[in-house]
Amino acid sequence: MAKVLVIDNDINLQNTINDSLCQAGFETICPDNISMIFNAIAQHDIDAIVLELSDHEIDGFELCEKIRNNTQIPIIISSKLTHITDKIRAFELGVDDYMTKPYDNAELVARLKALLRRIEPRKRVFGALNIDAKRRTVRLYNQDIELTNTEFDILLFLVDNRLQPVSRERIAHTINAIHDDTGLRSIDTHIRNLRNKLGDSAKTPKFIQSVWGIGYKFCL
Amino acid sequence: MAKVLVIDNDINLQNTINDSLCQAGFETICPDNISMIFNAIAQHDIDAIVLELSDHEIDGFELCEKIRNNTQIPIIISSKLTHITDKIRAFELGVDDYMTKPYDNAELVARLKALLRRIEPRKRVFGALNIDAKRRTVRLYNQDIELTNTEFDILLFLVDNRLQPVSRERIAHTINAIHDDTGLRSIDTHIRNLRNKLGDSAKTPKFIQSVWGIGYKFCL
DNA sequence: AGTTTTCGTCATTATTTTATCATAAAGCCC
DNA sequence: GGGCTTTATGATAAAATAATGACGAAAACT
Repeated sequence: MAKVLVIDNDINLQNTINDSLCQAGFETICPDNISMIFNAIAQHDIDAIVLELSDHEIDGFELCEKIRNNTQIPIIISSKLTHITDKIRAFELGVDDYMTKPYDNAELVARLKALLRRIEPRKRVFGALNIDAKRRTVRLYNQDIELTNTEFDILLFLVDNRLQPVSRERIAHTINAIHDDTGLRSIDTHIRNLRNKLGDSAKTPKFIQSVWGIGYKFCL
Repeated sequence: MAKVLVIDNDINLQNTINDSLCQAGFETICPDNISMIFNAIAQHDIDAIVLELSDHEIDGFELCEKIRNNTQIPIIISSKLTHITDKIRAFELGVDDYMTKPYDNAELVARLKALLRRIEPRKRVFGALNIDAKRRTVRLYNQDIELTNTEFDILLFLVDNRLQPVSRERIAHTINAIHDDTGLRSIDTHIRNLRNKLGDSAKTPKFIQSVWGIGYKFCL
């Protein structure tokens, strides 16, 4: 599911928002202080930001502008400022939505979903393993893993047939239209490389299990 | 400017919305009756829909669902129904935004703009790189960069599919309707020229990354 | 028509990825 | 356990792809 960065000065409110989002299936990241925001953005693969626009401490509008200058991540403002000029100002800074406090958290969730369905790519998540088919990226424990093309294709194929053993023939077929029977052993090599990169092992497999006499299966 | 379809039972309200949108530079289309809606959608190239959700006459939710079943055009709901369940229901039907009456028309305009720039942004900003799709200009560190037409098209295409690897075939297709398989290597040359002008390099890419076996991707 | 700019092709080199082979290890069946 | 088959693994060769430099054709501009 999508990762949401929640920024709110009010720790209580931050917690309730956090709870609502988690309950709705979002993964949340709540930086302790403002200075950590850009750290969080750089480290995690944030899908959306819920930003409280408070008029105290550092200026929310300024922060908003700063974020927008560096990234295109969708932003939903949560603010007690109800005046139309504040809203307009925020929208002009590049914000995507603006909610005035108090609001029902269910509405926040609904708006977040509406926003994300406009842009979110398809993702496959298995615990610490995170596969983005569109971007062709793989993350394990929040760290990018570089796969070659065929490695990625094989992994995706295994994942999409998870728990089912797939033969080398079928694997070969998905990665390379026509293929002689000879050379199926190269699949072994790809699996080996995949396992290495995923920190997996043949003996005690976490992700890819050998199925004797058949091929391999994704076991998560 | 964008074309907006305005649907409101209240003829007076429809007119004021209409005026506000026109004043903001939008082109509006106001069908006389509900039955004309799908005609209008089919005929014009609608960019967004402002839909009044009234509980009289034909059911607004149903209409909303019907529209969504036929198109992905952004929808902003304008409704006097303030209850959270109504909002949630609308969002679940695929609506993009929901405004409760009464509201300031300026806010409607702002939200409409925010929605449209999310779908089809005119300006793309990635740190020091600044692309204006309409004016076809590129600025890097506040300095204009002269790109050829195809260079610009390729850059824009990469940017609009940012983080996703795009094949040479697809790149060739966007810049040059029909193209044989032969000659895909010319894409390499354009990428090289682009990189040169952007101060980028193949080995340590800041903007355009080679994706082995596929093509290229914009990596920001 | 002449000049400049842009575009596509080719050949070469460098790099990455994929396949093969030999051998060791593990699994299955009797 | 013994014989057989299948995998795992390491090393290495082969193949595929990308980067780069140079050049000529095509188009745009003057």
